[in-house]
Amino acid sequence: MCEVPPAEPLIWMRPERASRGPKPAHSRDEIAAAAVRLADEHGLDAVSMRNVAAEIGAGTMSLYNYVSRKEDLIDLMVDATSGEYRLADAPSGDWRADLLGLAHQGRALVHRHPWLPRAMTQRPTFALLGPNTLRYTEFVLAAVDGILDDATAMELIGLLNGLVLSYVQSELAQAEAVRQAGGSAAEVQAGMAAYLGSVLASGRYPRFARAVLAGGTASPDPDATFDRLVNRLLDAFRPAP
Amino acid sequence: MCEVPPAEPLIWMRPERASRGPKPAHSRDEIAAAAVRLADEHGLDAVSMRNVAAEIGAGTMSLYNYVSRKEDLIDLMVDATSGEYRLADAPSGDWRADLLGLAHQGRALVHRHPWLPRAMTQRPTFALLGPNTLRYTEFVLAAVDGILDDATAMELIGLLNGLVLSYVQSELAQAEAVRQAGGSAAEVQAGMAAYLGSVLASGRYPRFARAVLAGGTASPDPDATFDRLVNRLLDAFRPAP
DNA sequence: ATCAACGCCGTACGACGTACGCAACTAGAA
DNA sequence: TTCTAGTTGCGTACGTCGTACGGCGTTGAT
Repeated sequence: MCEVPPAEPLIWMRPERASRGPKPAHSRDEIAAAAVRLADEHGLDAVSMRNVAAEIGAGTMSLYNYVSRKEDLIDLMVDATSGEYRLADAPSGDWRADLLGLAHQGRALVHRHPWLPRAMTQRPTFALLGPNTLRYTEFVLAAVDGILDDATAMELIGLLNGLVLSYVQSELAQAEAVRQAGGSAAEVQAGMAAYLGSVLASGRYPRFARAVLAGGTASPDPDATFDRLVNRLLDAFRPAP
Repeated sequence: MCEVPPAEPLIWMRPERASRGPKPAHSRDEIAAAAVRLADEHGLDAVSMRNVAAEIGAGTMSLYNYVSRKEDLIDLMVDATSGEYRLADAPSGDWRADLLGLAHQGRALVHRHPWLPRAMTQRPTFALLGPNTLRYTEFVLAAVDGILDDATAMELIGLLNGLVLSYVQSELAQAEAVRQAGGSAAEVQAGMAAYLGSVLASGRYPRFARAVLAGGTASPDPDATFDRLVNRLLDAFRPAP
């Protein structure tokens, strides 16, 4: 009855090295770093088995000795970037300050690796259980220990990550929009203006028109706006009742 | 200096029908419905130009008379699902109730179309400016009119959507996890248990272990949890200061 | 009636993920 | 030390993808 794709184990469940046989010429870290480099420089679509293999100087099919599917590559990449978080040895005691700092780091991280939102939504959350992600999660849990119960803390982690991802994604979309509008063919600029203008002039969306014309889509101070949003979210989790 | 992919106009900037020539045999709505049907039944990866064309009974390359790139297809799909929101003629006057209701609808919507998170993160936000999305945005702006200024309202929309998407995504991931663990090969179950067990037993992540063992990843009442999260977010936007 | 613009689509090309099979090698068992 | 099973590395090949190109037949403004 239930037709199931034959059950794929995650990469974290397999040992990095086999007990028998010659030692591999590469490591997971090296492969992840190569894939991240490719994605940073040429976009996530450039991360193909062929390109990554070439990047580490191996044959295409040799990669399958390290990852059993391309999806494993994505898992490796996400965990590798999680390793860029600079975590103190222990939480400071001010949980709000700690979480705000992590949010700042997260924003910078996604700015450095703009492919992260796409990569993460491509994989189920339980596939992102690599060592670096676990270390990050553990730190957050430690930071709110005694203030929030575990279930609430896990919700907060999810929401905080979601906020960071969606905020930076809209930041990047805006940058992309102005880049298209300003830098290149005035054709696009004309089309955009025509469409947006017709939308605004149609009178069917007056409030949206007002918001756009008031610059609602381009925040004057992104840093302050981000801080305000994160603080609002943290407010919402303050254990008052 | 700036090497740019030659500036792609969005589908919303092109008229659906040309002024000259014979009338097309299909419509954007029909194509979007076919693509959504394919994604619902066989997953987002089944939405290929060939499959969609076959679904509407056309040759593959005929699709390019309606969309100039596959990405346009995604834009059509997302806007089509936005059309499933049931919006009252006017806001009720209770902005929190209205937004909570929209969040509920959104959750149901993503449950009906589990490919939506992937589809939406695949496209920049400004590409999702179709008529249905605009109608939704306009309704939210109307609901908070007089309570929040436009810029804050736009932030709230983004955050609310982000919350709905990430919450349902984690819900779906959990369902997937238990499906894998229970339904199919005990091999996966064994691997998962072994890895999670080794993680928990390693002692390096004590708080994460506690959260997992306490069932922190599987909420007992998803509906109530969702309501609580949305209300927390709305609390955070209450115009107190 | 004319003809440029447009709808339709068959063919073809390069890139993708990956199943399969073979050669070289290496570490534990004998 | 010798044997051998298990691993690593990789070339080839298949099916699928997005889509550039060009040739038709149809249409609507002139």
